[in-house]
Amino acid sequence: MAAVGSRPLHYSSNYMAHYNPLHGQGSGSGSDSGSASANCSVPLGDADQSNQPPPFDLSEYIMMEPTNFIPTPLVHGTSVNASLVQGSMNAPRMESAVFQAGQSSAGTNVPTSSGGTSTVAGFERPRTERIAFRMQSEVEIVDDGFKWRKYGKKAVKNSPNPRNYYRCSTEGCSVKKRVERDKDDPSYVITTYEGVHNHVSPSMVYYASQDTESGRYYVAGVHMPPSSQGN
DNA sequence: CGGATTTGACCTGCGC
DNA sequence: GCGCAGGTCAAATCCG
Repeated sequence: MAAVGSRPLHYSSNYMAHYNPLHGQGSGSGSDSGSASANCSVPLGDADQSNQPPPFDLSEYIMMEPTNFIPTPLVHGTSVNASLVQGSMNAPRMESAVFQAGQSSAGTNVPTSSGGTSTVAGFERPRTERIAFRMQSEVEIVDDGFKWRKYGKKAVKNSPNPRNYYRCSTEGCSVKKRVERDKDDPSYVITTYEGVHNHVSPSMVYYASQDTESGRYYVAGVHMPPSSQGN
C-alpha cells in the first residue's frame, strides 16, 4: 500500500505538533477521555531523533518523546484537529511521520472517493495530509477522541497482520485512518491518519491559537466536557 | 431496531 | 497485457 511505503516521504514544512498529553484508559471509542492538561506544545522538529530507527516502514520518521501524545494532524481555520490516544496512552514509545498524500508515498496511490487510486498527469492532486505514527500498544483500537467506523480489513503483503481501515463517522468528515500491527514487532501498532477533520473532537473542546510565523493553528488548550472531567 | 462490524467481491494503479 | 496488491464497497451479521 502507499501510505507507509518505502519511498521518501514529504514532511509538511513548519509542521507544528502541539500535543495535549491526555491520558486515557480502555479501548472503546467514545469512552471517557480522561483528564486534560492544556498548553503542552511539542514541535515535532524538537523531538529526539537520536534514538535508533525503528523497523517502522517509513523512510523518514520523527521520533517523539515517549510520553502520552500524538500529533495534531492538521488544523483548518479555527477548527482544531487534535487527536488523543487512549487505551495505550502509557505507551513507552511512539514515533510518527507526517507527510502528504500524492507526494511520493510508495505506490503513489491516492485514494479516490470511488475507491482505487488516481494519478492525474499534470495535475497537482489535492494534498491530503497524512500522519503515521507507531506506538507500543496491546490494543489496536485507541480512542483518539474521534468516532471511527470500520469499513475494511485487508491482509497486506509481507505482514502477518491485517490492516484495518477506519473512517471518521462524523457526517461530512472524510478523514480516514489505517491501523495495523508492526510486522516486525507486533507489540507496536502503526496508525496512519489521512485527511483533516472538519470538526472538533466530539469528546472535547479545543482552544486554537495561531502560530505567528507559520500561520498554522494549533491546539492551545483543551477543555473536557464536565462529564469527562475528574478522571 | 439501529448502528457498527465483518468479510468477500470489486475496482484501480503499478510493475513486470 | 497480465497479475498482484492496496483500497473501498456493500450485503450479511453482530451487538447493545
